[in-house]
Amino acid sequence: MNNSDINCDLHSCFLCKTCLKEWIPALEKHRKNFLFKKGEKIFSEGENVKGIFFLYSGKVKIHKQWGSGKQLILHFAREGNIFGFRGLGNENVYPVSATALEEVVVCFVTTSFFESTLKVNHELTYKLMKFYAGEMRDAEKRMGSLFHSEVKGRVAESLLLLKNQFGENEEGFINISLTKQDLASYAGTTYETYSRVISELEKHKVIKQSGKFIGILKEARLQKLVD
Amino acid sequence: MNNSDINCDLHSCFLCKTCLKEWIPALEKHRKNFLFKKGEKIFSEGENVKGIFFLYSGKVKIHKQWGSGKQLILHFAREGNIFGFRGLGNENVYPVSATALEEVVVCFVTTSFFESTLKVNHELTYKLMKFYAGEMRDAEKRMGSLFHSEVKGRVAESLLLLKNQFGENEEGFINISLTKQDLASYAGTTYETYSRVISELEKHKVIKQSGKFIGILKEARLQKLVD
DNA sequence: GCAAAAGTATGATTTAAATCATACTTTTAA
DNA sequence: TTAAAAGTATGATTTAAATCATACTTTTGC
Repeated sequence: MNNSDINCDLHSCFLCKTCLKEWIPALEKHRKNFLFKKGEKIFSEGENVKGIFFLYSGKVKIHKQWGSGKQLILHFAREGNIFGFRGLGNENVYPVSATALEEVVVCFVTTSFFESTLKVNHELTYKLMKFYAGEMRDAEKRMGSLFHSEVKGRVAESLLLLKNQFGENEEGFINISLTKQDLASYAGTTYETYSRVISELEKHKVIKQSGKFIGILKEARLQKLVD
Repeated sequence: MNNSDINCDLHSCFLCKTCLKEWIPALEKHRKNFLFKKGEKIFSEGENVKGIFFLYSGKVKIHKQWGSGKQLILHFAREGNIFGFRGLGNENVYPVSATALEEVVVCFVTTSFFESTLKVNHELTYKLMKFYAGEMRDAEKRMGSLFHSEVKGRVAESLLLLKNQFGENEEGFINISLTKQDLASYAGTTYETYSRVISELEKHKVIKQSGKFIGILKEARLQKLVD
């Protein structure tokens, strides 16, 4: 991992925001900042868990992959988000991979330091537990869609999720630039099928596209497709 | 909910085992025991969260359902297991349903009492956080199977999971009796398809069936189908 | 104890979406 | 800057599994 020249400001991520003020100097001492280039793997499925990451800048995808090219994107992380937290618990290998979608700066603490942090920061442990509860809910909701919805509905759902997580700019485009391949993996389908669905949606003016950016024109129509 | 004549012994579930000894009298005062008959709903998707459940005896399925008959079983709970924990977090409705598979006795505490319990039992909060981490891992693993594996592999996986959770008796049958419908819902398929796959597996002596019980004859073969 | 309901097996048919195929465009890095 | 690689659109074909259909068996509750 490449060290980053930029160091995190110690008050913008989940960890810094939630832990005791008195613990910040300990964080300052133990946290390391790393830089990853676009497309670089931050960690991979099956790899030994080294620690927990917090995203200081940029965007990251959390995904599972199979064989040649098939992947399922579970999540995206943006500034301030914790990731690598699936590596906590009892197994000591990551169940997922994390890949930088653009140049990113991450803040990293080892598992053992994070465990110490939890021991003295009960509020953090509590918040983390609540956080997991929410993540589980989301994961199982998506599991439901994957099982029960058809592709059109899943594509619609994925667009709404993206808008929700990244917001949109003045022109009404969602603030994230993804390849169709990644968008397809997020919706749980192939890029061919995704491509067909998205051009259908564009034709009916439900969404608009400009370069790699997507804007939602008729949110209610998308929402209807989800149900 | 029907009160149960049987009261839990205060030392067999996740909660009683993990909390401070000093807290047990509080539990004794606040926990309520309820009885549910086979097929009865303990809670349903969309219902307001009342509290957390611990299974004292019997078996329960945790599932999502759609419209008429389609359902996906996410989990089973057995004696000692916590359930309803997906209702913690910030939303206040259950994202899943829980149904008794046989006559069950449950131990129930309200959300507010459980929150108080967490406040004073840091070890419990920590263990619960770890527990969630494991559950998330499992959920996302199953999500992967649902997306990537074909039915045969998912059926194989579900049988291995059941053996793992419920163990097998002297004759080599898994200690749980489920309808084919439920087994299919656990594997994420229809009962027709499940029925075809399972009779194929029986024909090739990979599994054996006796009434509603299933035994695994060639575990390695099943494992191979999973990968 | 028996009728109705629920569950099961198996075959035939349909269908949504994956895969295969091709031509084209954009991005990347030497 | 330019060739190779990666990404994209669209059409044709295949396929796994859902759905439909029917006959049969087991379970349930009056």
